[in-house]
Amino acid sequence: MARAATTSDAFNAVAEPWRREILNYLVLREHAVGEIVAATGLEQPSVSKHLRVLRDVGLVHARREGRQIFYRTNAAGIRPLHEWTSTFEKFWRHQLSRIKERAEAKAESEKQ
Amino acid sequence: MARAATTSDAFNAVAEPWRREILNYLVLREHAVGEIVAATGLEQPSVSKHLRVLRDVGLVHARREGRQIFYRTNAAGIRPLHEWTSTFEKFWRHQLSRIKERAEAKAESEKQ
DNA sequence: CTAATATATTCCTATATGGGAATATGTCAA
DNA sequence: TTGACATATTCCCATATAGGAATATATTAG
Repeated sequence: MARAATTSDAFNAVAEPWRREILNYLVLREHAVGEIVAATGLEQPSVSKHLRVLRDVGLVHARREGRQIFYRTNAAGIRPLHEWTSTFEKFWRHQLSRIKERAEAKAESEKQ
Repeated sequence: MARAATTSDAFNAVAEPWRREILNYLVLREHAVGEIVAATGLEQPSVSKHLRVLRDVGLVHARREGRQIFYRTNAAGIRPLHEWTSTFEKFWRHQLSRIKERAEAKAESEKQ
């Protein structure tokens, strides 16, 4: 079997660095595809394809206005990722405090 | 060009559901490969391959003890993901509060 | 209707899987 | 050393890209 489709869920969709960049760009306010093309320097078809993936997993919303289509990030779609990573937060805090403790103990022992 | 390698960074590595499952399992305490195999129901070679990917991006640490190799999650490796998702938090909060406001306004207008 | 503008889709291709099967490597026990 | 146990790696293959080029679709201006 091959890797899971990028359209299968948000985790796969944001594995692509440009898609994260696009989400960052579209979270402050909506932008037309042409603006995204200009901002990223990617080819227009590439941008459209990335937007398609993001839309399929619900990470962006689209709105047509005349010839332009405006996209904006659907921040709520990022929430599952945030929540999953949050479950690890207490562990890295714990690791950091242990490292700090060791450093302090070392400094103390080297004092005299 | 093909998709980015799963070993290119943590974002790609955790795109695979079983790898997230394994990270969850290994965060509380270290486990030998055989235990991971039993816990997940995956084939041993599959588990080894997933562990290899996780190790290449620094998401797990390994320690050999006799014939067994114990793995544990390196929670700090999840931190970049957590921080990236955190930048969206205020936006989904904002979205939610707007939805709530609308709901309340609607309820108010339907009162009489 | 026709041309121009803005996006999306299709086609093609090199590449990176991820699972299964088979095999290799490393470590310990006798 | 030899065999058993625990893991890792290799090989094969179906699949899903992601980028580039070409083309299709949608909408507006004239």
